[in-house]
Amino acid sequence: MPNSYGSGIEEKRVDCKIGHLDQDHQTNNLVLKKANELETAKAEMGEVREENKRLKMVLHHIKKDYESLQLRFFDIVKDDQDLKKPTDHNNNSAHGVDHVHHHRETDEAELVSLSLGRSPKEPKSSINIVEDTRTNLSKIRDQDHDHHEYDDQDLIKANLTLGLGSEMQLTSELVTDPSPENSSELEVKELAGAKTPKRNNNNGDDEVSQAHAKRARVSVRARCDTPTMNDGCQWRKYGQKIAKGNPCPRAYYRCTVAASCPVRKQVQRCAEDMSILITTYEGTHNHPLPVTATAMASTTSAAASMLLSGPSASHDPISTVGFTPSKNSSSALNINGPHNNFNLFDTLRTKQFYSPINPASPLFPTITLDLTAPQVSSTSAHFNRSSSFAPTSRSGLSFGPTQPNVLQPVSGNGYLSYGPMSYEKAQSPMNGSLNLGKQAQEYIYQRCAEKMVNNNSQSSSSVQESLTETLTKAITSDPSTFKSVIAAAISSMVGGGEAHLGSKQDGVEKLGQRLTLGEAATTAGVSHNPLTQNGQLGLASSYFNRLSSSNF
DNA sequence: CGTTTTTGACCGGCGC
DNA sequence: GCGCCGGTCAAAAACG
Repeated sequence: MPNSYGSGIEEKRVDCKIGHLDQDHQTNNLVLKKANELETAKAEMGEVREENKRLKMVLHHIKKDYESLQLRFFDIVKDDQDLKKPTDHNNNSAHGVDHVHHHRETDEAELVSLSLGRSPKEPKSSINIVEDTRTNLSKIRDQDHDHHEYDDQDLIKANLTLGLGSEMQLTSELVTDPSPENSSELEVKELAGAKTPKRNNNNGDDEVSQAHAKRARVSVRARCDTPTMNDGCQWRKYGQKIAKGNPCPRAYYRCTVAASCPVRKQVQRCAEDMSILITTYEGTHNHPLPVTATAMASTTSAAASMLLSGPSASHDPISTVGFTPSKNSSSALNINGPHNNFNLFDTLRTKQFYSPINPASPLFPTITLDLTAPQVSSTSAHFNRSSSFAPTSRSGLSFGPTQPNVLQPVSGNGYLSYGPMSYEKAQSPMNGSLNLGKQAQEYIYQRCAEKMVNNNSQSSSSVQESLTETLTKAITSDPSTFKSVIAAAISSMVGGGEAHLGSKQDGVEKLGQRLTLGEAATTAGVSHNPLTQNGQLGLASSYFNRLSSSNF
């Protein structure tokens, strides 16, 4: 009995021990599990910290760029005002008071949104801008570095209002009639009635030019094997035609993301090089864009803005720029961008590019983004026409003349050129080209999506890096850097351009002017300067303005 | 069956 | 006025 009792106790003890062992085992497992979780959490926190650091760095860079931009802008405004004072009288006598006054007003309006990115509908004198700029700068300087980062961000946000929504508004303002009663319906009408230049004749040349300017098109040349390049948008084909001078049919698409979207595009292969696909965009999306479509939309929008901000000497206070186009005028603004940094420059030696075969109607101002460019200069060794895309793509941005018959299809080394300044009687066609580099847009804009879906780096398309993507990324991810570039351009126009200004040729406005940035700026042969020509900031400022007020 | 593409017809601008 | 041309429409076909 006792044995049995005792054995019973023993059993209980054993059971108890076993129970304890089990419990210990479980506890150990739990502890291990917790430890693992802790490790994971720690690792995650580390990653987050790293990312936070990176973001802080990026923010810091943005802030720095923003500061330099403000400083430059301040200088420009100051110089501009200095310039205006002595030239006022001359302008009045030469062109009439009203005209000058108009330009002055619109100029200042430009300056407002340019510098601070506030709504163009809130006009402010440039003097106030200077004050604001000073205030903001002093704010920045007075604050402790670590503490003012977020303030800077707010500041940047408040002053530059960057983002796509605004961009759409921007382009909408540019492309459509700014009158309050104007609606998207009207825009559709306008687009549908593309063949009505004659109706505008009744309203005079200005009206015509305005109408034309509103119908700016952005043409994208890219190497692409597929019938159309994937730009992220949904398109529906509604027609196809054989256009004269090109055996390849031209296809007509309209945006189907929204039923009422007026945006259309034409797709045609280049007659000279069938591997090149020319896509011409027209109109402004009146709906939110898919993420994958924003890149192209941003890029084309910027290009269109630049185009429209140039020669459109309309009375539209929003789109009017002080740049007065002249015959044979040209300028070049070259931007190179290794990776996502917009370290522009150097492509100065590149020649302006004008696509001799532009599918777009000559009636409308067209700017061409050339993504087919093989790399030519020594600094562009990363680019190989036939090879996969190097991430260190470079691009150029040049503003050039529009003498299609004169221009050589340099087949760009990747630069963006703006140029149609053949501006005769406001009815002359305006053509420009925006050469950003090379490669098929499809690869470019698919790349992001493919990165997410397919990380296989062997995939040919995923390997390819697009310059446009770079550009777009630069604009969208680091607008202030891009703006710094523009600011530098303006600086060179105001400063460097002034220095070279002596080369005005016999009143004939021979604008071999090239506006270049960075190292290139030093070698830029500026023979004429729109700024000094009109005492206005002109093209660059306008473009910059729009960039500033855009929500990239 | 709904959506997209194809394709010939149609329209308006422009030049002769 | 006529023909050419670019752009659009819309019915039919093709596609998923």
